[in-house]
Amino acid sequence: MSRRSGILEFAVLGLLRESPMHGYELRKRLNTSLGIFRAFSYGTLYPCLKTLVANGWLIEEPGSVPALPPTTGRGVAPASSLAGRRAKIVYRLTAEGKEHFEELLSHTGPDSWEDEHFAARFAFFGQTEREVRMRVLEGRRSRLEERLEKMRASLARTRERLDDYTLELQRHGMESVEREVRWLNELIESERSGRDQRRSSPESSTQHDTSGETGGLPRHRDDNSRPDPSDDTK
Amino acid sequence: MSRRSGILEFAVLGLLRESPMHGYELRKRLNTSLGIFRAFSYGTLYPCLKTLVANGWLIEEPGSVPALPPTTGRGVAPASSLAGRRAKIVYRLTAEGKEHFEELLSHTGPDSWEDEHFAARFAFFGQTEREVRMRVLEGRRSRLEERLEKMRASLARTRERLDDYTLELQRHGMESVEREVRWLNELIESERSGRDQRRSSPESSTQHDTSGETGGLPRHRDDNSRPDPSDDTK
DNA sequence: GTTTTCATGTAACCCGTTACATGATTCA
DNA sequence: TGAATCATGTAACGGGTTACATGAAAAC
Repeated sequence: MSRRSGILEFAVLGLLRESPMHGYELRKRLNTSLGIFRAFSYGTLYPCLKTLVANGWLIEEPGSVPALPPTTGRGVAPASSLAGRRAKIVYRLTAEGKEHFEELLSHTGPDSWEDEHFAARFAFFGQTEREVRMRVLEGRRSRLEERLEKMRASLARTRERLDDYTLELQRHGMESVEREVRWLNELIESERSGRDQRRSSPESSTQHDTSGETGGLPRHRDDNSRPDPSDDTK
Repeated sequence: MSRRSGILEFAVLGLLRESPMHGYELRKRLNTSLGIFRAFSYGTLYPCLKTLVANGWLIEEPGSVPALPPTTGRGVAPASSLAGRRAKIVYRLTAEGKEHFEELLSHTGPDSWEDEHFAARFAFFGQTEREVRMRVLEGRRSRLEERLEKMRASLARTRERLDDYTLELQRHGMESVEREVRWLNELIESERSGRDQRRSSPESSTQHDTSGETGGLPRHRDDNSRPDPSDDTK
């Protein structure tokens, strides 16, 4: 069954659930569309796709193929074949794949609170049931509070022995964590007061709105927009 | 020579520069004392120490040896441990090790701006020359600004197609980066105006807490300084 | 018609963890 | 005396990157 590590598998299934895509595009979405996601390399992505296919969660479909009869039954063109033409491979979620993703969506474990895992979960909150969303948010929060505890303790223990820079680094680190806790508090609050709004399909999803001062997702400010051709990481 | 990757090697040398230690203690310092440092496992640390020894940067010394009936002195009080902790192998920086560390300290490359690398560099700013500190801070800042550019662009491109949660995730991510940029601005500013203060001794200089509202540690009701049995990560 | 970008893949390696094995010392 | 903690190590594996190899389509 291959324990292909959660995050990538999860994100791939989640993205393909929205619409079929080929690997190259998938990777770009991984980098940009989702919030925190680091750039997975092709060396990671393609093998992963293969595994998911092997598990029956995805199927490969020919994308735009040129003409000429594909004499062989698809899959991988044999190396020795002349004119081995390779086209885009579009990956589509199977029924089993969809089912599997739903399962992943509704399951929460201690992993779900860790940084990257959490970001991935959050990115798919749109398809997540509210109850699960709450569990994840609260799990994350107590994870962070735990972390804060330790930082505070360690800081108290060692304060005098540290130079200004180390101290400042720790201070800044703690402040960041505290900020995220406050963010989570807002989110949890607005989950509590908002109404259900489960399973937002591509259509308008902007409506788990006000029910208090922080109703809906807390409104924040906007920013400028420019075309800007840059995209890849680094 | 073995290209043992920067971070751990750097941190170990840096910590041992301050005082000799054995592996176990070293690991704890790695987890707690330094700001951001994730917990390296022994499986990483010990082999690394071996390599550093092989490179001639460290030497192994016997810690306080099993106490022969401790009626008499044998007054080797182990370095920097409270009470009479005893250790098996104490690692001490050699002259070459020290030299090597200084070299690492003064060298900056594009790696130095990345998250973990940066944190490690910052943690040893106390021993870093001011010029280098500036380079690192500014490098980090422009790295983050680059990142912001991309986030903004990607956000502008895809705004409508994303659901509220994804949007919120991106917003929060950007805000965090922006915050760090402001932090760096403050630090750079105070580097500019402060006087040299290389090799910081206990005296307080460089009070970079001129930041008005957020200055210094937010006075949380801290110091529940229980002895605290828990220490390991996770 | 050449360069760029899109697109897919693989093999070698790197950094680090997990799980295990071992033993000494402190404390109840 | 036995449990908890301190202390050191290693083999197997995991998840990911880099560098490479290939080829088609689009842009110039």
